[in-house]
Amino acid sequence: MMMMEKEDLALSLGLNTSTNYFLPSLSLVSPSSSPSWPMPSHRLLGPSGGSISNVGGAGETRPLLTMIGVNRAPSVAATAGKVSDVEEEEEEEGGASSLNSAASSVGGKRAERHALAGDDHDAERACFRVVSDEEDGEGSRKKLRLSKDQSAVLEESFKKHSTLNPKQKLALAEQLNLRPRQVEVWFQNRRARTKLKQTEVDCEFLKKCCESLTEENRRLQKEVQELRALKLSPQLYMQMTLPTTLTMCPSCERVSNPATTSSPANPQPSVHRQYNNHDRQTAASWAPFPLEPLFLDSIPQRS
DNA sequence: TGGGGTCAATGAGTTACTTCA
DNA sequence: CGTGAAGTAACTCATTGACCC
Repeated sequence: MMMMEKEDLALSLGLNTSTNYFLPSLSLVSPSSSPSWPMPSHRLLGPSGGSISNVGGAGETRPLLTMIGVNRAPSVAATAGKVSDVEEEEEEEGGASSLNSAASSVGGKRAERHALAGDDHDAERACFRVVSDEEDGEGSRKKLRLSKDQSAVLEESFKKHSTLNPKQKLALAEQLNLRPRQVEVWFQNRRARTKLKQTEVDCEFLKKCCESLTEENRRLQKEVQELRALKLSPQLYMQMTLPTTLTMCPSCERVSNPATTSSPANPQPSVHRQYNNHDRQTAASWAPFPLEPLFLDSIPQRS
């Protein structure tokens, strides 16, 4: 499951970064895309301290969605002044609660799951942990693991839209036998993972940019030194065959050949500003040696 | 067995929007 | 009708804790 997810992510990120070098942030959220949805006005309390009941279908050959595990929120009483998401969603879901509660009682615990699933790791992962509140002491929250199938469906959905409107959320939750809150959390975490991955990619890219520019700077410094040495050496200076065809950039004192770099239609910039697109275009002609196309290509262009 | 990685879940903070006096 | 305060929903971000290797 993890590998598949990572590969998908890498693919999408690759496509993204190849076209938008300087648009590192994914515009995942489109606030206007969420239609208003009548929601209960009370607030929510997270199920901290509760356990999550799951049921597993390891090894069973039920249809996809029916073998997907059922997860319920713990029925832990609110300890803070807020009403829980769980309660809100149970209102939304109507009778799903009893269904899931019943389902959670038929699964196996970890050890039992091992016994049932044997060596089939996928099947094991598809199986949900089921630990009731009684057997699991208070205050510990049990780790829920979404099944492979659930993750796949969520991934597919995420590819289509990285945010969900309430209708989509409810539909997905119903389809996967999850609480809407769980679907919501999954999407939130998925967006966070995508962003993190994108940040890593951007960081790597900027590092390479920095290395390229450092290398360029080193070469230019060397070039300046050489030209200065040339200027200070009269003999060599006089021996030069192209003195009259060369001009010096007044700001950086770099030598250029006006025949190739300057024309009435394309005058040289009098001051070298930051390295920008214009400089990129003229860099090759200012350079005393041909710049490798590869190097020029490595300089990012802002679209 | 301890540690690191992963991931579902949580809480705090922010933003956009609605309602109401 | 315009406006500001209050409430709400949905989001991001940082973090927690369970689980796995």
